[in-house]
Amino acid sequence: MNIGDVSERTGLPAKTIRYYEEIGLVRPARTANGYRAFRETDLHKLAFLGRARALGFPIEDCRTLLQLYEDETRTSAEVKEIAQHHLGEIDRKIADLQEMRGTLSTLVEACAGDHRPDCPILESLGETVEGR
Amino acid sequence: MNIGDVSERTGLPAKTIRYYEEIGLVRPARTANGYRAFRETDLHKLAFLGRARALGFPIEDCRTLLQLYEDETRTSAEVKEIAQHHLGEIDRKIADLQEMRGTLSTLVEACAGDHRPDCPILESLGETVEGR
DNA sequence: GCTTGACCTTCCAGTGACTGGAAGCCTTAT
DNA sequence: ATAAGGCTTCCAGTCACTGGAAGGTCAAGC
Repeated sequence: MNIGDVSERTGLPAKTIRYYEEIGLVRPARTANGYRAFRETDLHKLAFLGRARALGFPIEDCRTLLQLYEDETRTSAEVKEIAQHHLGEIDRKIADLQEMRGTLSTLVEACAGDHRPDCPILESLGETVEGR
Repeated sequence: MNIGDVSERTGLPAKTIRYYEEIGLVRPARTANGYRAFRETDLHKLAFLGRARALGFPIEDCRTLLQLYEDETRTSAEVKEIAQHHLGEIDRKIADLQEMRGTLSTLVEACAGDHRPDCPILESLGETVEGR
């Protein structure tokens, strides 16, 4: 199977698949003309990677997860730990964004959004801290 | 004022301040020995940038916001539009993360996390789509 | 047999917003 | 005189791709 078919079937851009090969996540065979020749196992791996990435796992986590997936002597504890750590990161990011959202939405609501220059958003950003 | 003092007073790393100069967000004077000489206005700008960045505005938005801040003929509508757009981005990111969080936390809860290899997380990632 | 178009290949550069580190100059205190 | 600490520039690396150029390959149609 050529890269175009794999791209279509996995939903990953061809560029991304080449990149994954470059960093050693997949090792497709090559045909005589130099084209990558993907087998079903490669396709399966790439689909796995696509789903792991869609859950936001960093590439190195994906690499580890893939190794664990293929390792029959793994323990689910190893997998769970990675996932829990990642869940923590997600929670941290959500909290950060919600904090930003809170501040920003208050400011946006307070801003008239008209032709005048007065703007609580800029006032807040330009605020001089009181006291020396 | 030298970069170290500015760093301390704005909370921005010196590296970041130099980077902001490089991309033209601030233009500190220089003393005879080549050191950056920051004035109060520079400090004020950098503090503004620090707060805008803390709200997650991309650098180019920060640049525009700073220009508007210094432009007496601005309208609050211009500012509000940038802020609203950014708020939309934040909401999108939160939604993405919450979606990931939902899937992932379900999987984590379903995973025993013990010494056995059976793992719903890996099973889900490796899932083969049914049908040909 | 030739052309056309759709594939495929590699390689290089750019993204965003820094961050780390090396090599070297300047200042201040001892 | 020297040592510590601060400052300078410049280059490379981060993360996970993405865009684009230049060129090879293949299948279909004439």
